[in-house]
Amino acid sequence: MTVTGTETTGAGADSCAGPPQGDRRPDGEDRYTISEVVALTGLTAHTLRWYERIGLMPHIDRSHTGQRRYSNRDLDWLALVGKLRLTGMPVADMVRYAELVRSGDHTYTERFELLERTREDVLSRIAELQGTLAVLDRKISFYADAGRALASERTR
Amino acid sequence: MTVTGTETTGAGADSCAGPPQGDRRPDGEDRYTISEVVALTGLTAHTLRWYERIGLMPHIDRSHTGQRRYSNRDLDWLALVGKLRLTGMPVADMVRYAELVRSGDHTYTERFELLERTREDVLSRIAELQGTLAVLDRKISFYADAGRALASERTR
DNA sequence: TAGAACGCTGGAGTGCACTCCAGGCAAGCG
DNA sequence: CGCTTGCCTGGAGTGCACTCCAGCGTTCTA
Repeated sequence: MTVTGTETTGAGADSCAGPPQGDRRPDGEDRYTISEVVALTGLTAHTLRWYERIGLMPHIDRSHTGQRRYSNRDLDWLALVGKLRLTGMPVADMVRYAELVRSGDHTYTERFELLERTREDVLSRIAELQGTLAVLDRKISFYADAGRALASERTR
Repeated sequence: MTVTGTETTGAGADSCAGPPQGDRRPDGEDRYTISEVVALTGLTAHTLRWYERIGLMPHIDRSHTGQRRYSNRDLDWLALVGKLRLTGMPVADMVRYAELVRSGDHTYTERFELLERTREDVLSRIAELQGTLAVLDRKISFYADAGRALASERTR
């Protein structure tokens, strides 16, 4: 089974969250400290450690003194998590997804379904927002008209 | 200053949140109990009372025994609040807007600006969601391909 | 080799947006 | 007349997603 370049099988099958952003180092030298990841992702160190505690991250590699060393793959995962967070997906659901990824290839179907559901959610959120936008535009043009009317009243 | 039919001046200038939804009664007989409003809006009675406490609602009319009686105008306002809530606008900002509405016509400019900012927020949320959608679609098609590959592997 | 800077942990605290509770009126019904 | 139903209040509680703290070890720089 050969599908794409980086996305083959196993735990690595879930790292394609978009173009590589920020100042990444090439694979092999990718052992970022927590503060580097903070700079790269915008998350706080607290949040990164918390994500790990709740099982939203795979187990992060450690230095010989026990400090976290994040890899490019970890950054990819964080980028995906960031995207999913934007959709409003609850953290618990992301943890569920993370568990599926950890469990191996036989969870592909379930992951697929979870992502499909999320996709539907996103579509309806977009529709909602566009409905709201229509309301806002209506009110905004009302206030714009009112402002013009007030102005012409003053110059009259 | 004459702008539109219902949207003229004063406290009533902020009730245009879309088509009239649900089983409204005509103006004049619009004295809904809290449970009717619950049915009409999907909010809980707790939330409705809480909205009032924090100043997100105008003062609601009461029956002779002190029970709330909501008007069509109140429902309009709730519909707008619902829309704004969908945008992710914090409740505190909605309270601010409600205060502006209560303060009278001289706050038109400020209301306009607030709505404009909200509009921009909504636009960027939509853009964010569309970015996320792209990522989801990429991953979904990956899993779809993987599923097909696994299937053909089994039948091979 | 001192001191600042960075990182670690478990657990407690925060802010938001509700959500619920206890105790008590008031109206309608058999 | 009692009972159920609906609504009232102030205040306490909940769930989520962080966010911070105390107390300690390690690493880097002067």
